[in-house]
Amino acid sequence: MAAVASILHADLDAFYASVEQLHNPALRGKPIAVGGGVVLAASYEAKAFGVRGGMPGRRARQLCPELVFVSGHYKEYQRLGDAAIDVVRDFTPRIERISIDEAFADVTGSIHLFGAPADMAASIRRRVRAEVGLPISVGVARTNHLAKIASQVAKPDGLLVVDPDTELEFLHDLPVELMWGIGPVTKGRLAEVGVLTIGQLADMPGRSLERLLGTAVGGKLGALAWNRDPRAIETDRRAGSVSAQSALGKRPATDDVIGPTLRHLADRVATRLRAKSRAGRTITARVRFADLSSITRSVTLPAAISATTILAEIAEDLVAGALADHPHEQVLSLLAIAVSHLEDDAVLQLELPFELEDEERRPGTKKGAARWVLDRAVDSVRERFGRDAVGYGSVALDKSRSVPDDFRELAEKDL
DNA sequence: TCTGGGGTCCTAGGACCC
DNA sequence: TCTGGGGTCCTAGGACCC
Repeated sequence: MAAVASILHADLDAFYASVEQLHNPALRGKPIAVGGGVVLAASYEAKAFGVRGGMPGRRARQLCPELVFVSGHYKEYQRLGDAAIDVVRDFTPRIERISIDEAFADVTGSIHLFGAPADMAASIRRRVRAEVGLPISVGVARTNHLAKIASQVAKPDGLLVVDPDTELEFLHDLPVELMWGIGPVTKGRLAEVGVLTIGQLADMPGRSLERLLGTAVGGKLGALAWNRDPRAIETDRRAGSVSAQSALGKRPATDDVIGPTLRHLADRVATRLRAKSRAGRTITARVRFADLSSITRSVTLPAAISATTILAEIAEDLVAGALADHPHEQVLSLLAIAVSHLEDDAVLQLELPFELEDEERRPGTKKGAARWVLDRAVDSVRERFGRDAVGYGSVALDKSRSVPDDFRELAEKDL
C-alpha cells in the first residue's frame, strides 16, 4: 500500500520527424519538416529555427531556408507509436494514452515488481531507444500534471523526476504556459497583469484569478499552481464525438462546392460510427469564412443516427441555415461535420421509430433503416476492396490541398 | 505572405418542467 | 396578478490539447 502515487508521463520526441530520421540516415542532424503546405511536425534541428507544427510551409521555409520537407509515412507512425507505448505497458496496465506519441502510466502498484519509478522510467527510455529506435522523454512525479510538466522540461531525450518534497519549488519557477490548459489567450491575459511564472499565478488571490479567467479555468489553474491535481489516470476513455473537416482554400459558397464536400464529410463520419456500432443524436455543422471567422449550427434529434445520406442531408440544412444568417459572406474556407451525444448499438437505435419535423425532406424510420442497410453494404464492399471502391457521388475536393487519409486516421480516437 | 485535422471541456442564455 | 427557486436540456461560441 503505497502512500503516494507514482505517475509516469512518456512522450516521444518530435515523433514524426524522428521516425523519418530513423528510416533515412541522410536526414539525421538536419532540420526537417514532415508535410508540405502545412508543417505537421518538425525535427529539433528545425525547431531551433523557430519552425513549429501547424505552421504554413512557406513560413517555415522563410525561417529555415535549408529546411528539408519530407512526406509522411503514417502507417509507420502508428506502428512505432504503438510499439513505444507497449513498452510502457510492460510495466503496468494502468495506462492512459493521450495521443499517438504520448501516455500516462500509473506505476504505483508496480513498484514491488520493478523497483523505483525512476528506475522504471530509465528502463523504458533504454528499451524504446533499443527496440523501437526512437528517443522518448519521461517525467516522473506524484501527479499527472506534474509528470507531464516534468517530461516537457526533460525534453529532448531526457528523464526528470520531481521529488515529492520539492514539488512547489520545481513548479513555481516555470513559465505559466507549461501548465495544462494555458494556451495563447490565457497566457496573454495573465501577462497583462504581470503574471509570467506559475509561482506568480499561485500568488494571485483566487477571486482575482476567477474574475480574470472565469470560475472554471481560474479555479482549475489556481489549484494546479498549488499542486492540487484532482485528475486520475483513466484507462479506458472513449470518444464522445466524431468529426471530419475539410479546408477549402477559398471557394464560393455555392451548392456545387457545399454539396459534394458535405457528402464526403458525412461519409467519413458515418462510416466510422457504423464501424464501431455507434450512432449520435446531435449533429453540428461548422462553416468557416474567408477571414477565418467561423460559425456553427447544430440540431439534436430524438434518436441517434449513423446513416451517411441522412447525416449529409441534415448537414446541408444546417449549413444552408448558417449561410442564410450571414448573407454577405460569399467565400468559404472550411466545412466541418461533427456528431456527438453518441450511443451504443446503432442497430437497435435505428429501428426505433422517430420522426423529424419536415418529413418530406428528412425521411423517418423506414427510409432511414433502408439507407442504413445500403450504407452497411457499401461498408462491406470497402472492407474488401478499399475505401475508393465505391462512393457517394462525385467528391470534388481539391486533392492537392487535402491531407492524406492515413494522416487523418492518426488523430482519430477510439469511438 | 491568414493556418490541417480530430478531439475535450466550459460558459451563458433560453426553453421547459416541477 | 405577480411572485419563487431548482434542475435539465439545447444551442452557439470559445479556449485548449495533440
